[in-house]
Amino acid sequence: MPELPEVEHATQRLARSATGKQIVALRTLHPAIARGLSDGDLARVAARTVHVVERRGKHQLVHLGDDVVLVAHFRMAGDWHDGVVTEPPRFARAVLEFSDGSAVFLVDSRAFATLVLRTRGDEGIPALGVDAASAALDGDALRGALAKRRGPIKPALLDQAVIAGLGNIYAAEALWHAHLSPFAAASSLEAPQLMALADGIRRTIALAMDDPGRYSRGEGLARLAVYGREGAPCLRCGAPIARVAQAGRSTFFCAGCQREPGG
DNA sequence: CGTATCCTGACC
DNA sequence: GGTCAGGATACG
Repeated sequence: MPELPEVEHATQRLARSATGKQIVALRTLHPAIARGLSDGDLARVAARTVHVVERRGKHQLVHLGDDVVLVAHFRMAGDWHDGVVTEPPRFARAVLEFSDGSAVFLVDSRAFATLVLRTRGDEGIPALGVDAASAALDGDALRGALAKRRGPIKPALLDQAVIAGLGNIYAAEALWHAHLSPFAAASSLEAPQLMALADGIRRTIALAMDDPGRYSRGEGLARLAVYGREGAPCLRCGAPIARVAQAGRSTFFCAGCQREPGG
């Protein structure tokens, strides 16, 4: 399940399960996923070999040779499950069947995930900002990415053209780590806040990378600082965690210790 | 910027 | 039965 750390873990698992294997067939198991793949696409995948699996933001590229690329996006609830063709797991929406009898399923309870066949260099992925897991993400990179951005910082962090890989949970977590209000004007942040935010994003991503169960399940959410903790005491200052809507999404934050610059 | 939308589940 | 959900896009 899917923000950058979860997608990265899933990409690594797919790479381990699929790299070097010959594909017998790619099959769709749900109309929503079938919409992105024509019969010609499915035929073009058959008999190919999985060369390299790569993550780009929250997108995953499965390179199949001859510049053929299978592009996957999990959206809200997608994941890869290893298995055998004859026993599809619950919520299986597509399956890559390999010549050795193994299989990898795209599972997705919401059926929002996408799978399309593209050409290398024309993957159909919109422009992405600096990767949230990149060492290049520092205060300067954030300043450049946010300079022309109007409005509050929290929705800006969800824009993949600003930073690639953050989602609603870790954007809130990163702002908490940075002691920064989700309402702070994105373009108004100065060097200290930008550095704190870059550091908060790095720390949030690193924590999640080391703790794959963090994102989902009640137990995992219990390890988050603000997301899902409305009314509970802030782990830092004890003030109750608040919840508001921004750009149609829930934002959890601590009004006690997450400040606006100058505030 | 905000809202609706894709589809299906979990939870109240 | 209603509400809400980790994403992303189209549109007003």
